[in-house]
Amino acid sequence: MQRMTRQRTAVADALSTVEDFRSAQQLHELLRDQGHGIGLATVYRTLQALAEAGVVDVLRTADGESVYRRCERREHHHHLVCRTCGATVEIDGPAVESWADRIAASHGFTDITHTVELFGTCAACAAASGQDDVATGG
Amino acid sequence: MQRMTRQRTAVADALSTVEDFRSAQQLHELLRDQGHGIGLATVYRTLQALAEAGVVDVLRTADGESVYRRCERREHHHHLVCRTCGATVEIDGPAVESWADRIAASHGFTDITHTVELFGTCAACAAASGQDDVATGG
DNA sequence: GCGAAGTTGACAATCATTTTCACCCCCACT
DNA sequence: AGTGGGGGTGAAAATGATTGTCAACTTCGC
Ligand SMILES: [Zn+2]
Ligand SMILES: [Zn+2]
Ligand SMILES: [Zn+2]
Ligand SMILES: [Zn+2]
Repeated sequence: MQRMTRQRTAVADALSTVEDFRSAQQLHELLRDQGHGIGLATVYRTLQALAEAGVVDVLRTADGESVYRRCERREHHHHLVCRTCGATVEIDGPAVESWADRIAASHGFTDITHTVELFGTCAACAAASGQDDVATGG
Repeated sequence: MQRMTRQRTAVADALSTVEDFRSAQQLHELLRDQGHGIGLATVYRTLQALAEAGVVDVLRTADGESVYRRCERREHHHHLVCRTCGATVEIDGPAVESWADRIAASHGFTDITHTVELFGTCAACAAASGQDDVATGG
């Protein structure tokens, strides 16, 4: 039986107030800063449970760290993530879904799942970086 | 300057004889079995170098382990990987490439990269699993 | 309020990968 | 063929995210 505890509420709340993908450690630090006494292991366990329940999305950063985000949609979707600031856009790709299934089936594969994530530099970060270049140059 | 050493040759050779994605540790064990004395750290370093040179492809398994494969094509492509036996098919997705760029651009993102990998059960493994079911059932 | 059962958290353990660093050996040059 | 210097090697230690441990602690149905 799942019980509602102070810690679980805190993690859920923290996820609601954050827009971007965050690691367990970042969330732990955030919660500590907010004055919640909470153990790191508990943050990990809670995030894992939320991920299994499909309440939060998980993805691995380039350096292998797991990051979590409470997305608007509960249904299957993908993400466009800013490599610099973590800004995230939820994206749909019906064409990709059917393409994946079709390709896999044509090779005799079944029970298909897919990973599709886009990474880039958001407009804000590109502008900031452009500023830096100018500043550096002059 | 890159030097050609016994160890680097051995790793390259091992990759050529293997069809599927393999982890650094698996390759290290394979090399040891073949009688090559080679350190694990060297295997890691060599695979990393090969990956940076674009000679081998890398992807992360569900549990976060990096696996490497010498693919036929040097150009950009994706993979369809059997979750059970690791059998791999190189796949092309021109539609996906343009879709990714279009979506990202429409959100003001630049400098786009994408991760697209398909996982499933290959025909052979599906058949084997079906056999198991029959065997278990009778 | 009680108590069984789920939860917590400090700390140890895991485990892939990286770093260290003293020794090794490849190779351009002679 | 010999040599030197600088890249390469590997055993062992370090790293760092994540997981396991387990005694103490809450939660919640009664
Ligand atoms: Zn950004
Ligand atoms: Zn999809
Ligand atoms: Zn298979
Ligand atoms: Zn692509």
